[in-house]
Amino acid sequence: MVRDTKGKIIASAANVAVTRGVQNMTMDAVAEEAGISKGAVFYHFDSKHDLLLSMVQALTDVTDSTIADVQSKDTEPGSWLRGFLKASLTNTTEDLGPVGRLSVAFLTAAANDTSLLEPMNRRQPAWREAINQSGLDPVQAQIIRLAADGLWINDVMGVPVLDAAERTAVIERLQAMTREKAKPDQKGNQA
Amino acid sequence: MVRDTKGKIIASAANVAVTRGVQNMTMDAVAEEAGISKGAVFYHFDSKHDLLLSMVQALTDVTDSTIADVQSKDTEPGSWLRGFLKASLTNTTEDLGPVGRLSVAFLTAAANDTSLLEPMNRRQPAWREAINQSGLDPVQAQIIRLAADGLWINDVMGVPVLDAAERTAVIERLQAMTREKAKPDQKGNQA
DNA sequence: TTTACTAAACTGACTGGTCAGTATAGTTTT
DNA sequence: AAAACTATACTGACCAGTCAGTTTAGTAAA
Repeated sequence: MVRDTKGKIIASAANVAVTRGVQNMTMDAVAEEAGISKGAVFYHFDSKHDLLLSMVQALTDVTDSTIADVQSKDTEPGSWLRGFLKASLTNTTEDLGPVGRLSVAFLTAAANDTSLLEPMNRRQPAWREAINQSGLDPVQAQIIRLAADGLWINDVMGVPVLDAAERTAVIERLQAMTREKAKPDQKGNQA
Repeated sequence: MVRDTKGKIIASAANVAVTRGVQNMTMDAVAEEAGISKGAVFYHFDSKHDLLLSMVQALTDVTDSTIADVQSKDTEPGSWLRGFLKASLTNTTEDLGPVGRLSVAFLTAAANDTSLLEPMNRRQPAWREAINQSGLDPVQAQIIRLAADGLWINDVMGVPVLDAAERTAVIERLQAMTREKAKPDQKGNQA
């Protein structure tokens, strides 16, 4: 691939989804945004379904590589979760970064057809494993991950769940929680 | 309203979204599902946009009334969050209940047009207030809510984040967390 | 007489997908 | 070195199908 047109199309599609709204993410709009013809888009992707699938794949790839990046410099317990937090929260509500743009595409995919989430679903067993092996109490670790998901989805949808101060406090607390070692028995319900 | 046709249409629309897929939630399909004519659907709703808006409104109404129901029998600190947890988690992954169906519609709305989330966005300040006044440490309270959101969205999308045992453990832990009073200083980062 | 519909035909705009043909760069043949 | 050929990348016009929304004419009940 001399000129990475495929990558450009994916980025353009994500961009259209954010700027013009997901309902306007037509193949024509994607082509226009990428500065190529519609035919060229179909040259690279068999169908819109195929494009959407690639976008979801791109999101999981970005997430995985962010985590790997963090873990290459942080081998303490909980590093996987710190990577996951970083990947989920790189986007502020306005002015979404590349990950945020892809996230919107992810939502699109989910809404249009759940089967498009295959690339994401395929990563779940590995992620669950990573979370359970993170060195933290597994239940607490899952909760951290779910809270990150919750914050992320609300961001992507533009639902104002938290104000700026609350947001900062929540993120700091989640980060602090990734540094709490497993406590053998806190409330009497440890298996 | 002698025969609650409006309600029936909303329920039917949610049903179509779940059973036939969101992309097939056409006005014709909704009418057919409700067992009425397309004209009747347009008699009650000015447009599809209007119907979607009503579906999101219905979801927030169901959530609010579930919370109110729980709080009428539970006045301990954290009762709001226990109500919210109940509202979010009434649905198992398969076999969605009414709330789960509406949730899918919510996703649809979000994906098609963020402005459709207005009814949901309007409730956020009140929910934030309720969380902050819940009697728990506010940051922890927000995290519980976000984790519930995270579990909910993954359920709705059908992403297998947790296996059955993990799921049970996480829900129990979240419920336990709603009973933990605010600890003045646990880790040294309380304002 | 107003409210709440049914039934069915129709329109107008949009959108995913197709396809014949063109451009470019590199490779083999003569 | 020129000619012939190949693979890849892309253009741009076109189309068949879909769907929200409209219209019309009529029915049933309170």
